[in-house]
Amino acid sequence: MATISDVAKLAGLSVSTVSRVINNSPHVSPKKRALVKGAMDQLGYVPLPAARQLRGSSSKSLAVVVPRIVNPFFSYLIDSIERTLINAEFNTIIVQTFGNKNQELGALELLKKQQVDGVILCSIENQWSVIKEYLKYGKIVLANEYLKDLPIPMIYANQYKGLKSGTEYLLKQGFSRIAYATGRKKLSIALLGSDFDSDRFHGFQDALQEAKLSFNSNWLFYDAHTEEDGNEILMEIKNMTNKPDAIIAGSDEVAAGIVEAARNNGISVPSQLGVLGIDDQPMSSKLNIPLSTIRQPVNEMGVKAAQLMIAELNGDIERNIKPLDLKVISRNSA
Amino acid sequence: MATISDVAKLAGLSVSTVSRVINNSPHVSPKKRALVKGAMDQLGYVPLPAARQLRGSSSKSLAVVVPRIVNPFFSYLIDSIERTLINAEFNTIIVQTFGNKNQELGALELLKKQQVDGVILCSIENQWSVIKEYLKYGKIVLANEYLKDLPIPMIYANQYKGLKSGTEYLLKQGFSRIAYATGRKKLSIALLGSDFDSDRFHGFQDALQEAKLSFNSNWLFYDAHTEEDGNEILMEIKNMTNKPDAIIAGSDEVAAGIVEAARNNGISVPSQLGVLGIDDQPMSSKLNIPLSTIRQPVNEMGVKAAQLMIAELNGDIERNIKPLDLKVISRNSA
DNA sequence: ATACATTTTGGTATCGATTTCATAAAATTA
DNA sequence: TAATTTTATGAAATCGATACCAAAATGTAT
Repeated sequence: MATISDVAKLAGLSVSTVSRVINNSPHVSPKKRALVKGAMDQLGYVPLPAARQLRGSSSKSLAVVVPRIVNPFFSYLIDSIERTLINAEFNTIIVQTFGNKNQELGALELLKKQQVDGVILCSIENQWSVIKEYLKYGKIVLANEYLKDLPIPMIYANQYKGLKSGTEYLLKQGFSRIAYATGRKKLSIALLGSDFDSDRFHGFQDALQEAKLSFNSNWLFYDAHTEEDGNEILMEIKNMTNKPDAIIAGSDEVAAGIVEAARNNGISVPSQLGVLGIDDQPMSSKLNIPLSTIRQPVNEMGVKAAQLMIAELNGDIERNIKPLDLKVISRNSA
Repeated sequence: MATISDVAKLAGLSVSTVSRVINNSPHVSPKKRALVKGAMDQLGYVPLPAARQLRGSSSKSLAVVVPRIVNPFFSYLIDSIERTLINAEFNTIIVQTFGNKNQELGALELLKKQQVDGVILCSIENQWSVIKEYLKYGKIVLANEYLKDLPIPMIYANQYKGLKSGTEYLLKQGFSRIAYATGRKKLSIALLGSDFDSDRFHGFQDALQEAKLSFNSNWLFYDAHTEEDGNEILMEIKNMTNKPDAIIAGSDEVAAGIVEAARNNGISVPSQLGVLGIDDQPMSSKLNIPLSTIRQPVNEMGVKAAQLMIAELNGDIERNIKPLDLKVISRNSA
């Protein structure tokens, strides 16, 4: 590998001059500049980032942390983040946590190790108290997730409003006995204050309340993530004596699982069971029964997350970030 | 940020000793070792990779290059590669090319810049002649793609056999006028020798030939990647006087687009047009008309690609890598 | 022509780690 | 006990780049 001194030697100049050319600083005569460029080309020279970094230059890289990229919600989110960052000449380092706390910490350690200038968290595995320690070392932006009163930029969709509209949509369609499936574990929903999924749940509850309907807590399903979880939920419903007539699933995947199992069990959707998804994934419109769903503003969220990070790195602290709106998409499942 | 000398100072020892503890080399007394560890903890010290790298240590990182992660085929491929690499304690750096030659070059430049020890290419945008120059700087493994006579490990599925079986499947179902859609651009398929997609095409042709059927070159569609491309293909077919009775699409996405457009145009699948996809993406089984398709061994391919790379880095050159088999999945579209 | 300012260039300390070499201390052997 | 080997520790060179400072070259004003 050619180094800066190789280039200097070949050009018959000092490393200082070569460095000036690399960083196109002024005070280099056109003649020498050409000489250096020639030598660089001839040797296929590229400055070693490790060496530059050691001298304190920024990495021009950002980490984007997601649970898994095979989840289309996250792959599309990354897609829009990365496209935005490319324009600002930042590299994107995608970190999958696979739901593992330590993987997330690993991403944050990148800040300490100066591998990245900032981290965009699209999900949170660790406690804020441990995450906040890393603010010493770089910028952190929250996308998609939302925790109260944090001193960092957050961009998220208004889940409360989204779920309220979604519920109202179901009510308008004539459903009144509405079940609710969440990705949360059983305990947390009661305990947590105003966070991501309880926002959703409150929107749901408030819509019911305004319609003077009560919620049957037997119709609350926890820890639902996959299609298989959706299958199981349908089986539970099937075995109930007091059945709901519709369900809001925590994601389109779960919704798809519910619809699929319904078909296999001779339960007709939406006439016997309305199913409303959340996300609006690409496949949702092409299912056997196209899914009615609450669309997340994935693209806008990605773009905004990237912009917030860039602003943050430039020292422009943006306050009052408006939450984005979800949108009810009416198709055939509810 | 704490440095090695901060640790040394706090522990009352030299940086050499601290370095020995970090790299747990021998000849450090248990007493001092404990002292150093204590100081490291107290300061939250992490060695700076840039500095270590400058001294020639490996990055323990590998790049995986794909066109886009929103394509499920690639996100699942990455998923299995990364899971395998994690076990070998390698970091995975995902590089999206977005079909851009320069982005691919950027990934290869990572080798030169010693940011990664190797690159797993899951698609090829540049000529081999330019790629091979980077072999000087690190290892390159080809996954999914296949070029003849390259001096690097390649793992791919036997597209020839897969398409032959797929075509035979269609023939057995009673189709005989079979169209073919490829992702290739118009020119290349004629020119290129035995590469990825012409392998597919040859498998298709040979199956036809063995059945004593000829191929109508009007039924060859180029440059098909997206669902929209699939829509357009159907419109073209609809306007033909001499229509095919089935089509093999280059991917499930294209197939889904064809099926969708068929429904919108009152063409019934499979009775009027059989549609056979390639890939078997997660959504394929859940479409309105579940897709018959040729499944790619994505997971095995990812695992094997990662293993090949690890072997390569260890200096174990693996020859005679067996191509993996595709498998025809019979559902409702053909 | 002289003095002074400005542009161009080179020498070298520095970033944070590793590693070689020298030296000191401890352990082993004769 | 002396000689020798082994173990433990530190000093300093080094990796490849940047940046400060000094020196040389050039330009401008008097």
